[in-house]
Amino acid sequence: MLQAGADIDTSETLTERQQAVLNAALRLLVEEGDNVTMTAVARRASCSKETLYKWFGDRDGLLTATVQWQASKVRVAPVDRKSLDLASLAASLERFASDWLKVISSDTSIALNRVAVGHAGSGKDDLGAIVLQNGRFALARRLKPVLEAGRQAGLLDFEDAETAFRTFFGLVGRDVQIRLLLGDRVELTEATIGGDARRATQQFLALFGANNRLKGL
Amino acid sequence: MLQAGADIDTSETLTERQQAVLNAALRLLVEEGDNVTMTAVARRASCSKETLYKWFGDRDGLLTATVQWQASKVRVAPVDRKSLDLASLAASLERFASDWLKVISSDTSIALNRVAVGHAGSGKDDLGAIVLQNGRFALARRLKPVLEAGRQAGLLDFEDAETAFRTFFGLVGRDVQIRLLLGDRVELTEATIGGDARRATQQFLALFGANNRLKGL
DNA sequence: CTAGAGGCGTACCGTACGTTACGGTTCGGC
DNA sequence: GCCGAACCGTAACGTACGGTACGCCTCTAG
Repeated sequence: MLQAGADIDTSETLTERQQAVLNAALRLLVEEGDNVTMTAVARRASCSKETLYKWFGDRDGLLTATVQWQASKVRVAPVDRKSLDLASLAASLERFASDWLKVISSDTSIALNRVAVGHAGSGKDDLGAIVLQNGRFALARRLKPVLEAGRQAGLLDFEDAETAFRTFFGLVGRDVQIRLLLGDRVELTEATIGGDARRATQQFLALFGANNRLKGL
Repeated sequence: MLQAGADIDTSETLTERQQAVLNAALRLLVEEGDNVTMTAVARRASCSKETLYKWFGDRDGLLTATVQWQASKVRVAPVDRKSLDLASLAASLERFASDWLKVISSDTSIALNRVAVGHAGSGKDDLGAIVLQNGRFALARRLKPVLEAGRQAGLLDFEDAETAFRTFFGLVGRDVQIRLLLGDRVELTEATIGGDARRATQQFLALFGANNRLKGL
């Protein structure tokens, strides 16, 4: 399993200038992929390489800080306290699905996941763990309470919240993320995302909604 | 969309020795990730670098050949002609799910997807397209006839085979592939794979089986 | 038996890039 | 106005690695 605490909030310890540098590094990462050079970051951020090394140690440190910096920015608003009826539950789920699809199809997410996947092979840093914590696991942490509330209210029926979440995750994401990461051009307009979110939600409710005959899966 | 014909069969044009070299490169790729060096491949394969360059052009050529070589090996047996009852349809789907989970959780698949994802950013080669063609799209090509047959036999009900396939894909894969690619240790024993395959199949049948009330999704 | 092709091992070259060092500049505190 | 710290820009260093050249061996054809 992954190290806990990989998603500590770093926005406090970073000065304004450092955040600007990390934003520059992030933009460069999106444009160039993992072959960003320290020189390029320094030039883009209008800072010296010496400063980069003083602040972030080495290249891996800079990359890690950049990923954590972006991760700290996508901290999404917790779901509104549940009003416990089917319509609002469906709306919540749909919202989660839509937000999630928007995130994974964004340029920055794709770029970050690409470098994290690339680094996951040779375990020098923990970019994979960081991305996972702030992506898939953060989503689970935010969604599970909603699922549990739905169960409490008798709207959902499942054994294990984790399993239910993973099914929802699969219904929403399907092949989108891997195709995007592998460079396939998936057309994801606002409209298709909305449609996919609704479809995934309805399918999930069909599988896990209370009072239907689909039990024991 | 992706280039067609990215999955041409290369096993004819390769000599025994070349295949051995590619196998060595593949093993090294699994062990070391994308930072395999030409020297390392040459040493592992007991051949000279000059030979590598003569045969494969450059490093990208070697990588591409390696990925295609592995891809050509996983060409799976086409499904047996469908005997058109629900049990055999379910068995087929379960088999597909199980095979697919075994593939994506294998060391070689993870390694290959990692380098392909890494290379997808800076579009020098088409590793992403190759992996996609021999992975996700090959699966679709093999599974869709089964789905269509199920529909013909009145066992399945869906509008679009592509959409149905993608849902099945999501139900089977869920978060497994991205977690593995990002370095998470997902425990995937023979038993859990079997269970997941059965669960995914039942869920899919619940959503797309004929004669149930879940229409219009 | 010889010639030549194919291939192994290794040394070598050029370059890109991570990392370090250094001189010049800005700026807050005295 | 002066000092030191922080920082910018750039030059320099070391290394790793892609790519090439070359000497030697082996094996097959004639």
